[in-house]
Amino acid sequence: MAQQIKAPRRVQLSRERVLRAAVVLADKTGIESLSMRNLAEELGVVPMALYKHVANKDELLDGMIDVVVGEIDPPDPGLDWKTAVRQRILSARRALLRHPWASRVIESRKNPTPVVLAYMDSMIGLFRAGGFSINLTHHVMHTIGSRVLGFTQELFNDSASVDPEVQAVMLRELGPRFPNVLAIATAASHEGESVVGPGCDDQYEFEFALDLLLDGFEKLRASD
Amino acid sequence: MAQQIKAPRRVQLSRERVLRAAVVLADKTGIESLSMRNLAEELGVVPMALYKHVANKDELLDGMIDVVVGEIDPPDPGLDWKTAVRQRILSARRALLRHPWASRVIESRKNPTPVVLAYMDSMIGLFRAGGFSINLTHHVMHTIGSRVLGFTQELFNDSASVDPEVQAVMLRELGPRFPNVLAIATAASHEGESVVGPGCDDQYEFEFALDLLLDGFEKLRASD
DNA sequence: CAGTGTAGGTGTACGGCGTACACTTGTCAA
DNA sequence: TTGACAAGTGTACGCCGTACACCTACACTG
Repeated sequence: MAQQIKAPRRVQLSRERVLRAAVVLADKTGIESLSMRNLAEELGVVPMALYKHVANKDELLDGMIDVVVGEIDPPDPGLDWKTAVRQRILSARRALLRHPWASRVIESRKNPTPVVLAYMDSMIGLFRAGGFSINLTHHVMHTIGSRVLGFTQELFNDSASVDPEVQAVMLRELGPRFPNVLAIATAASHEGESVVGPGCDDQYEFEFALDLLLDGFEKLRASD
Repeated sequence: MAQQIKAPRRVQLSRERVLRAAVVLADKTGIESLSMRNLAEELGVVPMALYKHVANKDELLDGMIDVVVGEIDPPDPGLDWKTAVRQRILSARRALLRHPWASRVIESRKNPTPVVLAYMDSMIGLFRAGGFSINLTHHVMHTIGSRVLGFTQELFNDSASVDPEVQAVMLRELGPRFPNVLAIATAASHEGESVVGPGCDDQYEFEFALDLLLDGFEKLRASD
């Protein structure tokens, strides 16, 4: 006989549904007033039911970020690097404007989710394909900083403070999936050539970006 | 007889002391775990005692921001605009690095405190003194965005959504103290000439900054 | 078809949070 | 001496995240 596909009691809860509801609720009432209890009520379910689908609130927030980042359009393959980057960033901006809580939440996370990493990876890829060297790409990613998403520096935040063994594992595991991120991470160190090195020199990156801006300003002023 | 100056029970609490202790505690244990109860304990006092010195936790956070912004060095009057801006921003960066929670907190506030406004005002003043037009200064402030402090756009956030009467009062009251902010706020509108106008065109500002960066990148690539 | 393992939803409870509100206490002016 | 006022206290309330034990309905096995 035809296998009876489940006709669930109401609507099945699922990680998917929980995350989407959370995003909608945060859009509507603000991230500060998003609580597990609120969200559960919105879904017609008891608070603890959510914990069958997300480990805890932090993981819920990570999942919400992934939903938002997932709304960013993929790069259009036919374009030159400049228009491709431009389109992508403007698309990211639109996503972040639709979900005003998102950039703050992204910044507050201490580790980027794989989805975010994938986004960074593809963004790096656009520059590389446009003929940017690894090092210049690295600087440029720092410079573009908060425009590329909510967050700024510290993709590998303070690599010195992270267990190097964990780091090694991360690299081994992530390397194949995010080759561009890996390339930058391993080439980043401005001295020495250790795996992630001493991390990149944030002060250098900051000043690089700052001076780029100041020089740009100066030229604008001259022609104003 | 000599007037006996108070020999307080322990050490008098004061807004000053509360704020400083809060900053130290946030530096030590992170902003997430800073609670009124923690802070009170740190000060050897019962939680409710704090409320004689700050209205609520939000005001506490505002006060903490002011402490941090107060650590930014004042501009050196002898300098040309470029070095002056550069020094000031690097000083701001040092302050924010000392208090890693600060930029996130600043971003989360919905209204800038007077101290923050004063900082912005003086930063704007540096550009104006360097010969930048009002409009260019405005663009440039947006561009420099998150580098100037943690926060980005929306100094006057979404002026459309704010009671215009409140806005008018704000302007009248703030104008004398922050003339540069006022100048930008009133000149900002890209169309029309209402008081704050429809706010500035954030999309325009975003693209202005983005294109400045992209053009800069292109030149760098050519000479790499 | 009985039996059972399991995934998904429930209910209760705990400790922590911000803070309202009524109170005591310490200080000083009149 | 009094009594006003600012500073600190104590209690209590309604939120929060979530640990843990429980139930229940279904899928699968024998």
